[in-house]
Amino acid sequence: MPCNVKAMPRTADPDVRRRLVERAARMLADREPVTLRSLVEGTGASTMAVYTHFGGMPGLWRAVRQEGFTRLHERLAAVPRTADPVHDVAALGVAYAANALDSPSLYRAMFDAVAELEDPAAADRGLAVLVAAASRAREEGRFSADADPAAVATRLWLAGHGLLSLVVQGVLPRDVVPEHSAETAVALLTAAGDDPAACRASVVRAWERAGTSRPRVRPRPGH
Amino acid sequence: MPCNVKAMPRTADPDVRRRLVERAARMLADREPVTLRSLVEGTGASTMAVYTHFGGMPGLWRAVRQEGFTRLHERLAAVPRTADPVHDVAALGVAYAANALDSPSLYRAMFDAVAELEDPAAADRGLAVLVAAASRAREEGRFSADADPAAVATRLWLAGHGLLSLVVQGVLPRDVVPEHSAETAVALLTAAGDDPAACRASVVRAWERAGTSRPRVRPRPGH
DNA sequence: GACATTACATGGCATTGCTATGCAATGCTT
DNA sequence: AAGCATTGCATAGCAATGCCATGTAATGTC
Repeated sequence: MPCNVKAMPRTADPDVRRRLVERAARMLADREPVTLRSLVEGTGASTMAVYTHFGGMPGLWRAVRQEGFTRLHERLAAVPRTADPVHDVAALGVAYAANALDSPSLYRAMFDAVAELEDPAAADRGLAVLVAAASRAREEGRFSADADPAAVATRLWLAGHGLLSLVVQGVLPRDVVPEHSAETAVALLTAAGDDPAACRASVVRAWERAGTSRPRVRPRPGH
Repeated sequence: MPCNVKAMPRTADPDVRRRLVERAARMLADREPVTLRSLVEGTGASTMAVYTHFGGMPGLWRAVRQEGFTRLHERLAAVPRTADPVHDVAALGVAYAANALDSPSLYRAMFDAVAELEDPAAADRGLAVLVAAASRAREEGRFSADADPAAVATRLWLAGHGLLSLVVQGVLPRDVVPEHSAETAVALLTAAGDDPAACRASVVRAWERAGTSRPRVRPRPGH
């Protein structure tokens, strides 16, 4: 058989895949139960569409988690770079928290089985943004020379995830996020070698800016 | 109706409640799917037992989470008190991690819907043990006077939970737990006012002791 | 000893995810 | 251009799940 290139019949997949994923994310945000039949109900598609595109509901959830990590990465990548690298590290934390609080159900779904992703590197890409900011902080002399930016970034992420996963579940109220995030960030970044006063100033500035400018409920443009 | 005291007929509930909860915890530990019928299969009981005792599967899960937090509290309360309060704080972290890693599925179940518990105070009791240790550290002069033991303890818990929830899901390997836990604890406790060198010594000692003495798989005595 | 109250066994129901089957639409081949 | 293979998907039905209506037996109270 000289050719195992497959033909591509039928409408060649318009974008029903993405529509289903986005509908699932929307239903998650609206706290509606995402079930196979309720998912395809409005779309005009049949339940089989889920199987041809995702192989089943676990595959759909994988795609939803993937979408969640993609949005997270976009949001982190959009954080502007300023002259203060420690501020930028904290600003990434602000963006991370905002992303989680804007769509809590999606955040829960993301980490419900985070070990299973279509592209496992997608989660790493988000962390890489934070690692890069931490590396810059060390290069610019804010950290001690023997500080490990990857380790510092990981610990910031771990602490932030612990906080947000509990807030998202309603165990802790949303308003504790800024203080706990800022204080933990100051502790970890100071431990990495930054000057305590300068570190606090940088971190507090990032969180203050967030509190004033970010709207309570953020509009969903084209999504 | 002068008397609304109810009669108590039938075998008066031997301990089928506890047996079901423990069987569910055991099935979780064995990674067997815990379903209504598979749960009651070996016990000789019928599916209705779950409804008379728990009102349904959500009620069973509530009871399982409750059991998880009870075991956690027992484990934390069993941590011996030494002359070094900062060491004791870290030792509580060691116990917390050991509890989670000994039964990862139970840990996942506990925080799967941690907002719904039979006795919501049970979770707080575990944290209270940590708060008490932190308070002692401040009383004995290891923290600065304006440090808030409850806030410090909460941040330690948040960071630990973030780390363990990801380890338990297989995102991070188990062997990163000691280092991340210890470093984060040192950062947070130093930020609370402890002397950096003394703090590191106390924390490292707690984690070293854990690594040498704790067996890989811990036997389950009477539980 | 009769009765009320409760624990539980039985069987069936709605919903869930899933899949076997059939049909129609598309691109490749000749 | 006609035939054909390949694929997307609609239909219908299956196994399993949680749940509940009903009936029954056991217990404490009067």
